[in-house]
Amino acid sequence: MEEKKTVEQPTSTEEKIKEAARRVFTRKGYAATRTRDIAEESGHNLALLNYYFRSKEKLFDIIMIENMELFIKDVLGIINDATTTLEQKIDLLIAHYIDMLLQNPNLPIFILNAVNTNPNELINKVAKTAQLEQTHLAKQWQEIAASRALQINPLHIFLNALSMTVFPFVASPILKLRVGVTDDAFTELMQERKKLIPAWIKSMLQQAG
Amino acid sequence: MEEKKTVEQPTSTEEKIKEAARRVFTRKGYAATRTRDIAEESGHNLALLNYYFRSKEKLFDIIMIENMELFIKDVLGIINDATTTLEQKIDLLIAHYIDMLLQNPNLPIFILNAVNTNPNELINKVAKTAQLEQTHLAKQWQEIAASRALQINPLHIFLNALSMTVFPFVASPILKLRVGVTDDAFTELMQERKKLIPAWIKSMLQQAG
DNA sequence: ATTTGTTTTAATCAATTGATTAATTCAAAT
DNA sequence: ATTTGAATTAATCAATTGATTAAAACAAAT
Repeated sequence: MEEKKTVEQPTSTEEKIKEAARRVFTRKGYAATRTRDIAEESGHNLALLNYYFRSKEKLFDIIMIENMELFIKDVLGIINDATTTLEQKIDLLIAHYIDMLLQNPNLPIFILNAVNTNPNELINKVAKTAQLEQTHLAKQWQEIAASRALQINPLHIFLNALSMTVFPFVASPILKLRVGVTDDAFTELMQERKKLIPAWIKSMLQQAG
Repeated sequence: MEEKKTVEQPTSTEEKIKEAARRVFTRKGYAATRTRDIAEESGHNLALLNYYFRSKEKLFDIIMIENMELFIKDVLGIINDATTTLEQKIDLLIAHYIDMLLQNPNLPIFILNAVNTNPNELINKVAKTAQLEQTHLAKQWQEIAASRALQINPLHIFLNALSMTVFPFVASPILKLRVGVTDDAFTELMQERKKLIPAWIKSMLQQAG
């Protein structure tokens, strides 16, 4: 009904609830999260959640959109930089994502989960997430696809980069509990992959040409 | 209290409920699934779910374990075959998983989700899932790791194979809704990957040697 | 036909959960 | 000091949800 014209202090109650919601939602997903979990995690009364965000769903939407934005933040700068080569962009993108995901390790499972259960409605909400088609990276990509008459669908290479970078984070509980990889070993592994994945990807581009 | 000694017809009510549960649980996960959803999907009364399976959680455990077994079924035969080379095993494993996942496309998100939210309890339940350490594949793997003094942790290669095979299935909603890949195109893409992924993996083994 | 044990149903329960309400505290403006 | 509006709390609501119960339908054996 009425709009809140709250002045946003950096650590306002509203902000604290939102951050609590981000932690709980990102860890447990929408359905498994109780509004009371969020209230408790935030250290505030349950009613404040509805006071500031109207409903669980509206709060979730905010978190989801912000999480999505986390995924493309800083990336547009890299892929639209006209001064870097395609190979440099690959290096930068992989390194950026590994660093970002090491700090937000359950972001991937959150997003994949949301995308797999909400499909349509969700994608519409985040439709604004920039057109990747006309970026500098896309142009360079098409150039290389044209110059070396690629034997394979370039989507394969893109998929491989995404897979090798992101999948380890969603599979990490398996690595940690079944394969005996410690937290530190996992971080070390991912640091190594910052150099390895670009090398593998470039090698695939060679082979495919 | 008392044990049910039901004679299992192939399409018994119990079986129908279990299959309905498998569909709903695998599609929506544990928390988002209502027992009434399962009852409705199965075409039976809600009370029958508790009659046959005692509780939602027990039913879920059954589905989860069976889904886990789907993941290693047929695979033990491949990795313990003393007559095939390591490279042949790679070919067979990738092809098998792609075929299996094409028929159970939301198995990966189900398992990853379960593993990411239940971590400990779950792994214990499925602890019996065979020791991968002393298989024929593992021996061949160690041999190659020893012969070519590998520059990198062999876990990287394993992770890459898993990533490139499984990740596309959890990312498929993104491919379909954002990248414009149709269902048929996705299947075609995965069919191509049956040949491509083994080639990439072998190339990585070369480079690393 | 009757009995016996299993399967199925309709109705209901108790607990949980998202949300609201009414009252209270607090802070700033007057 | 009083007023005003925002922030916060405790209590409560209504709907949902997992589970149970008691009765009914069914099938097989006697």
